[in-house]
Amino acid sequence: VIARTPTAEQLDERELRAWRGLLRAHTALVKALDCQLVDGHGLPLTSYEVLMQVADAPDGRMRMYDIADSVLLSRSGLTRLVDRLERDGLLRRESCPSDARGSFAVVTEAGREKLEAARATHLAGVRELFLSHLGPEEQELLGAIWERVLPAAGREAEGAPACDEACDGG
Amino acid sequence: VIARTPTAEQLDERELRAWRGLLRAHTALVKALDCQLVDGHGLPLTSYEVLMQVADAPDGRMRMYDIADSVLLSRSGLTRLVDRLERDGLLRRESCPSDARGSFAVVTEAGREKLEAARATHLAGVRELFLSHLGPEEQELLGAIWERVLPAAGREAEGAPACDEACDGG
DNA sequence: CAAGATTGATTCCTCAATCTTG
DNA sequence: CAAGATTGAGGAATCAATCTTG
Repeated sequence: VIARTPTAEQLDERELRAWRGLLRAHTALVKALDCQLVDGHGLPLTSYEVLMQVADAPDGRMRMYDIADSVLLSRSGLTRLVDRLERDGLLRRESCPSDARGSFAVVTEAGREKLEAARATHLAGVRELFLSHLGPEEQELLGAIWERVLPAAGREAEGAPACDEACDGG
Repeated sequence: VIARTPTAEQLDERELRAWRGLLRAHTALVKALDCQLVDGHGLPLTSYEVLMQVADAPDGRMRMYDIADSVLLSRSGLTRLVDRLERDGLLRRESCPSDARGSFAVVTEAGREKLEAARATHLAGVRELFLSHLGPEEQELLGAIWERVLPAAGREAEGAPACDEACDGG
């Protein structure tokens, strides 16, 4: 499908800076933003993202399945995370009247307050550490790039429970 | 403390696509590339990166400290990882003659062979899933962006053992 | 004491299996 | 049986504490 990519045995300087830079920048950004939230509000970044998704959804509620999808976490991973948020009183589970298999997570009043405070910190952090270093056109271009990359990478990543391919390595 | 960044209460569409796109693309890319290496060679991505760093270093050896730094892993995390690689016979530890505190990791013959095979898979993967979706100027620009972002994020992230800031939350 | 490296305890995440309902 | 969600078992990463050497 790719038009005969070059088969050099190494990435050249330019490729390397684009690729390894992505890895390093992502790690540094996530670590820094997580620290800000934990220090300031006792709320890790992943928990923040779940809380925000739920709180911003209509009626402050979402099905577990939909949250997991929007947050880039496995279903079981989300279950544990919501366990923690429920234990902290920020979220509450409710069963679904129309389909008893489904389960809702609903934001609590405490959850909304915590989110309100954390959101200010997080927005400032994302802007200071990331967005402020980009011009408007660069933001635009980045967004376009991710939309090109994501389908290919996502397709490959979702291939199968434990990937796909012909396992030779054993 | 922030230079008065815009205080909108939400990220706008453009900011959101640049930021959340980064998170999603990174996750998908790393997952897909890890799968390829595990399936094809029984070698997780992080292990691959360590093996590559060591094998490409002069004499095929590096100090633990330098590896950890170049691989974006904590010192203890690297110790465990090298434990695994040593158990698999891909790396070997050697003590440092000039400074007995230091420890070297040295690539073995099996390690070189494994790397050789895995490198082809990984390069093809990075090109297919990421680089092939970028034009040369876009690669250039991305590299430049990471070099702007990394210092700020890295500085913030390295602040202290458990971050910094005034802990109010807990 | 400072630096390099490791270990112990803990956390969080994932897969595979299970339970419940449609 | 298929879908939504949870549970058990296990892997891998981190911090804090420790050990050894300069």
